[in-house]
This record gives sequence, C-alpha cells and structure tokens, in this order.
Amino acid sequence: MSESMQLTSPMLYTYEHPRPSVTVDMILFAFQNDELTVLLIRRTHDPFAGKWALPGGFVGAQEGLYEAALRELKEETNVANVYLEQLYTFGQPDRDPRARVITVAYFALLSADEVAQQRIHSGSDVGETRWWSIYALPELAFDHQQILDYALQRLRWKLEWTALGFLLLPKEFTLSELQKVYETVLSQPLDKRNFRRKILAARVLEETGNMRAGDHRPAKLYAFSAEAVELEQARRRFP
Amino acid sequence: MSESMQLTSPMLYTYEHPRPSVTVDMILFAFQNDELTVLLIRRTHDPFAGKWALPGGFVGAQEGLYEAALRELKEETNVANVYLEQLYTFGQPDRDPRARVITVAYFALLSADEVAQQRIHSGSDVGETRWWSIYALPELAFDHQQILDYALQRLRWKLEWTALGFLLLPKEFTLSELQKVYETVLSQPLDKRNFRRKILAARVLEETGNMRAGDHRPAKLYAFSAEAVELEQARRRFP
DNA sequence: ATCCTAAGTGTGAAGTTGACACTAGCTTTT
DNA sequence: AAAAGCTAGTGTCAACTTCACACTTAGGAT
Repeated sequence: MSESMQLTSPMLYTYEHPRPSVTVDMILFAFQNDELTVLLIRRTHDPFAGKWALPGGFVGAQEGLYEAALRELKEETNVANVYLEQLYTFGQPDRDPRARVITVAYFALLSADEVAQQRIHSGSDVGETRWWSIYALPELAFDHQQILDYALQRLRWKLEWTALGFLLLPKEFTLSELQKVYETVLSQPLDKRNFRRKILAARVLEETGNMRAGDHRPAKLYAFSAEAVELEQARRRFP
Repeated sequence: MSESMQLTSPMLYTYEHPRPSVTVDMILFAFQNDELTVLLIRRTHDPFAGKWALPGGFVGAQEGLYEAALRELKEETNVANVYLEQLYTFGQPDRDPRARVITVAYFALLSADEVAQQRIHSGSDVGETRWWSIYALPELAFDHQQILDYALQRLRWKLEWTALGFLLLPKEFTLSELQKVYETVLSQPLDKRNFRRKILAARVLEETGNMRAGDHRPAKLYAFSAEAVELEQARRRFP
C-alpha cells in the first residue's frame, strides 16, 4: 500500500500516470423460449481465444462511455437502438492477464421484437455470436462470469421493484406472457390474480384491443404507454 | 459516430488503444451542526487552480479501484477506515480540459465520531480541506457538481429505503437525533411516532442503557448492532 | 413551585398484500 | 355436435402496513 502511495503521490494532479486501458462490456438480456438469455461472443484472439465473453471493447479517445458501448455493440453484434444502463465498473488489477484493463459494464433489456429485427451477426473481429440460456452458460473469459452475476442481481432487483419487465417482451404481449417473464427472472411462481392486480396498478400497461389467437382461449394483448414508461424509468433509483 | 468506429474498430482486441487516465473521486458525507456536509479540497494546480473539488486522484498501475480510493483519501485528507461504495463512472470526453480522464466515483458516510477522530488535514498536494454545507457550496471544478448531485440522490435513496442513517451519527445517539438526520437529508419533516416505530421495526438499533443529559428531559441513547447492520447492508440492492 | 422544552407514547381508519378456486372461451378430439 | 383439454380471466376476506393525529413525562432554569 505505501509503495503505491510513493509511486503516485508525488505526481498528483500532473498527468503523468500509469494509464490503464478502459473498455466497456455489455450484458444484453433477452427472453426467448421461456428462458432468460444473454448475448455472448466467442473470442478469436488470446487471451481466452475460443472462450465465450461479453461483447465489449475499448473506449475511443474522443467518445463517451455510453457512446463507446453503443458503438461496440453495433460493431460486434449488429445490435443497435437499445437503452443501456450503466451497471458497475470492474477494475481489479489482474482481471486481464496481459495489461491493466478497467471495464465499465452496461446492461440492456432487449425486447423480443428487437431480438428478431436486429439480425444479430458477428463483427469482423468476432468469431461467433449467440444467445445463451442463463442456466446453461459456457465458461466465460476474464471476470465476465462475475460481471454477469452482478447484472443478474440488478435485473432481478429491477423486476422486483419496477413494472419494467415488459421491456423483455414484444410490443404487444399478454399478461400471462409478462407473468412468465417475472417468474423466470425471479425464479419463483407468482399468483396470477395478485400479479395482474399489481402490474395493472402500476398503470404502465394499456389494452391494445387486439387478441392473441392461439390453441385456446384468446388473450387480451397489452402494450405499455410511452409516457408511463418514462415515469417508471424516472422512478429508477440508479440512473 | 462512424468516424470513431473506424478509428478504433480495426484494432479490436489488440492492446494498442488510446489509453485514458483513470481517477477515483470520493464524496464524503457527514452530518454536522444539523447540516449535511461534504468534504472538499481546494485545488492548487491548474486546471481549476483555486477551485474546490472532490478529493480524488489517479489509480495506480497495480491497485484496485477501491484501494486507490482509500489511498487517495488518506493522502489528501487523512481520512481512513471508511466504508466506500462505488457510485458511478463518469467519462464524458471533455470533462477534463487537458486530457481524457475517466473517473470512478465512490461515496461514504462518515459518522460524527469519525469526523472528530480523523484529524482531517490536507495532504502535501492539496491546498486546503474543509467541510461544506450541501446548501452553500462553492463553485466546483470539473463536473464535480454533477457527481455530487448524483451522490445526493443515492444518499436520499439510501435513507428512504434502509435504516442506515445512523452511519452519519456518533456511536451513541438519540432517536431524535436520528430523525433529524433523516429530515435533513430528505428535506422533509417526519412524524415522530411513525418514525420511531419504523426505525425500531428495522431491528438494527438497540438501547445502550445510557442517557443523553441535556437541558431538558434526558433521552435514551441507542447504538446499532453490528450484526444487524451487516444484514441491513446485505439488503443493499447495489453492492 | 412554576415554566419551558424536548422525550416519549397509542389508536383507529385507510390502504396494501397475500392466500385462495372457480367460470369463460376457444381448439381438438371423438 | 358433444365432450375434453387447456389457458384466460375474475373477487373476497383476513392480516398487515401505513398514516394522521395530541397528550403526558421528566428534567433544567427561573
């Protein structure tokens, strides 16, 4: 501890300091086939060549962190137009075996529409891109498992405390589908009547008038109202 | 946007990238004279020489972010043994006029005991160190006002949702003192009976058996129990 | 002894949460 | 065309929580 003090202390407020690399890593969650999934890429280069990792990359000299996250996402996975939320910054000195790399993690919820539209594909530097079920993950590169665990906590928190679960669904959805999202993410069954009462009380959903046809009794379709969502997002405790 | 893509994209997963400087900045809150206060230092060097700023400094090559925060705090202000919580990472490209500097902000609540004990003084690189009332702040350097605003949001959230307000008080305190903390931070009067019922229901406080003598009826003194606090902190939504 | 001031205490009404079971409406099968 | 199968959809009561609200108690100062 005192060694590092002497290293850096005399230089305070000059700009001659060890400069780490800074990256952004993105955790993209989606809901597919009744499973919570996360988007991973397969690394082509060392370190961890062949291993799966969160999409991410270096922050450019003249771009903000959020912009870097959007750019890398587009480049590596062709995903665009998502709302990213800063998650946490991970900076253990040894988290990258080659150099000091500090990473700012972002996460996003992708609606089923977005997953379908994005035509996700791998960028030139990326081996392969695919969605993985949260419950059957491969071994991850770096400390990405830890980052993912943390993102999962945050996601659970979000669903426990806000009515924003529909962000993982298509534009129109049934209440049963929404309940399924909540049950899957929170890993617990919910009472149908109480769930409906509660989610409707949040006043972010409105009936579209359409029905979901299917094998059985058709279900009313709901959508969220943009204004209400802004309110709900404004209620976020950690912007 | 596409310019910066071309700048950095071809180098993905090599380590030849613009490397920003990375700093930590600390927001230390304390409660003094019925006011919420924050610890600031006066800058001696440009940029913003003479302006007040959050204590902070560069992250060493081989130290974690948290360790860097502790070290800088000790160096600049002589504050030690505080529990820091990561707040947010600010990385707008122009937030430092001279170079690209990304900062990871931490915040901490200092008890009145700690404020008294710490013998806060300025490190060699720091002009002056003092506590400022939140409601009478000087103009701050960089984007530190923005960072502070965000920290205040988080602090309010913390007091709204947890019983951790006593972190800002000395070891022993009366319920009235605790209520005053909550009222000050939340900027709203609270009902005495409801406040007491609620805070006692959280089961983190215990009577010490001592009384606070004073001009009027003596008040029971309370302390928090360490185990209970761990529980309460474990309840934190964002570790 | 009286006054002043802060400490300390309880209740009822309103709202919220949680447990719980049946009917409605469509498709498929026979 | 009737029955079976399956999912959608709905209401109530009890327990608990929240909120508003006012008086008594204990010490210090005079």
